[in-house]
Amino acid sequence: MVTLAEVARHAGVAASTVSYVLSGKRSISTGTCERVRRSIRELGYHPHAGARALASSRSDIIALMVPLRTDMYIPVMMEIAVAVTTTARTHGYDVLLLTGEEGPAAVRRVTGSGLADAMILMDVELDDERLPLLRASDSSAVLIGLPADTAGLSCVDLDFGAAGARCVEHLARLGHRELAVIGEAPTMYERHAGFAERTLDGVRAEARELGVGLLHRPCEAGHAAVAATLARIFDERPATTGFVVQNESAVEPLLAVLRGRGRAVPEDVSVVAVCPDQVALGASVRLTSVSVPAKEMGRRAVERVVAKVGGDPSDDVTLLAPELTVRASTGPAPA
Amino acid sequence: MVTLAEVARHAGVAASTVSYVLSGKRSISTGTCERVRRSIRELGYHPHAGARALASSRSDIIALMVPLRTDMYIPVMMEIAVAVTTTARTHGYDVLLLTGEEGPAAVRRVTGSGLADAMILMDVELDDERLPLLRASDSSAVLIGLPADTAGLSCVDLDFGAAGARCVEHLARLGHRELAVIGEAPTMYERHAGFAERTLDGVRAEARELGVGLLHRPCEAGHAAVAATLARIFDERPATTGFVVQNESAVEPLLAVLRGRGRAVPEDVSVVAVCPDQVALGASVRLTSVSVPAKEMGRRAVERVVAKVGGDPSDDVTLLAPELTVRASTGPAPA
DNA sequence: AGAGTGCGTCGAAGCGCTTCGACCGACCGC
DNA sequence: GCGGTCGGTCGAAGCGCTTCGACGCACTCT
Repeated sequence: MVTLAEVARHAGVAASTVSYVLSGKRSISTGTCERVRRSIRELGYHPHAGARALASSRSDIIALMVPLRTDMYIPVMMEIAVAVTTTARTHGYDVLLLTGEEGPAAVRRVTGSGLADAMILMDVELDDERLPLLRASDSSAVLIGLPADTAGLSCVDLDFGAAGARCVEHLARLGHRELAVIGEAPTMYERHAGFAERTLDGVRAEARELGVGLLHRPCEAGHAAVAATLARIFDERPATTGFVVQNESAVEPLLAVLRGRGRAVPEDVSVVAVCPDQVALGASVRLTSVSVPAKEMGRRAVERVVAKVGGDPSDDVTLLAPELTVRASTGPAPA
Repeated sequence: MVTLAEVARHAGVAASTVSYVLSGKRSISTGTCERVRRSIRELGYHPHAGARALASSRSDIIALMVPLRTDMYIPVMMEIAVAVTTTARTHGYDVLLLTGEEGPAAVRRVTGSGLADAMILMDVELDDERLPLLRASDSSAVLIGLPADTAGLSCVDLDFGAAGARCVEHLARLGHRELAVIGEAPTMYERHAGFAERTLDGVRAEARELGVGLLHRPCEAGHAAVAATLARIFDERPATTGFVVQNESAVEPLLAVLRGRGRAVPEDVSVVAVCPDQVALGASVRLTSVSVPAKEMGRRAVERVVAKVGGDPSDDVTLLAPELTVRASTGPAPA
């Protein structure tokens, strides 16, 4: 392994000089700088991460805690994780992957050991048990998601409430008077995953506001579950013509089941979903949707967390405005 | 921050003794051991990761390089990543997440800086540009996937060739004489992603062996692409009654399109896929499938890599045997 | 001309941990 | 009862880096 000292000897300068060339924390003459850089290149020098962390008390690592549940829509998680990783790299950070499994213990371990300079937490529940720890420790953290109490925390998320409202508004404008929400799996609500409830709240408020009927039914993933849910909905409210799909993995089954029941989309019924664009575009009917801006969320989270590590102490909640894109799955309500 | 020295003082022993209690590398009397452990607990001590890495030349971190392309089926990647992370934790390792974006530079950076003790690479291409580096460096690495030349490398993968063969065998046994493969996206083959070609090779060899007709068509994700591909297949070979689906995201669209064309599954045509069980079970027809054992692959990769860090120098290729589960999407060929 | 001011560089002191050799009793066998 | 052995503990020497204070030099200002 090549060390700083070897580079210094090779370049004929002191070790500290090499360090300053690398960090730029003191001015170095262009001549010396050149010489040092050449030595670094020729020797193939890479600073030792541990030594650097020890001396500077910074690891240049951000910990990312992802859920390991399977009842969530995985691609969104993956997309966020990748966005976090690539954005972090552009800021000189690497990303340590943690699963939710360890829970609060992981938070303690990582902050306690100086393994990471900061944390980004995904899949935050309304009353998440990791939050007290984050508030107590002075380590930087950003949540992707929105807990019940955001005091002392920084959060980034899609404004799911507004997203739900936009869906209802869009359908209502098209003349639909009876709407149904194909919801998340029941476990999702039980866990108090904030986004599910917030979407629903937005949907309900807007429906009340606009005076349209609304039925909400939680729904597991899979064709069979969707078929059963849909049957119940049409039993209770035969006049339903507009659907808001909250559970991304229910999208394609829903379209299939509707087709099977002889309901044409968008002629007989309209469907609007809260889902990633990829899902909306890949569906058998190109879906009108509010997209979940996974990349943007990952990027924002990293930028916030980097700012915090850099000394910005502010806590804030960044709610991304939803964007509804009209595609082929929504149309005027049948007469 | 609590340090080793403080723990030592609190427990009334030397710092080295605390270290030995923690590592177990020398025997310590039970009395001392107890006292030290209590001090650790009371003070809330966590060893500083950087200092530990510096002194021991081990970071207890495994780097995991995931692809950041979008033409692959993401859930499998995520599942592997999560399995790697949780398995790594049981061995005392954390996982550093790298995206393929940086390519070989990331390999150099990580091995050069001692950031990680070992690497696990996913999405390995047949002639991957990172391989020479891995062979050259003496750092431990395990590939998930199979490059063209495995000399000097450790690999873990599903035996996709055998998987393809199993699919064909299953269909042929049921009497199907004309089969079609709904393949991966064309870019996948262009990139020489090994698994796509290996599956195909297995399929072709078995079809030849058993004397059944075979047509292979690459296929993008999405309903429209699948519909077009299927149309071409039935044009060329109207007698086709068996489908092997290689591209997981084509599963549901395929079923929908077949339904749309009035072909019942499994009465008229049979469908067998190489996909995760989750997909097979969630589909509108429960699919006969060869499962992609993502968890198992992640677990094996970690175990290999941990063995290598522990000094086991052997290189080997672990090919997991495919398992075909018969479900509701395959049946006897129509008469 | 002498004091003051930067700039560029150096040396040394750690950062918190692991690990090696040494030391000290206690206990063994003969 | 004495050398030998061994379990248990300690002290010190780093690991490779950052960072602080100091130093020397070439300037500028008065």
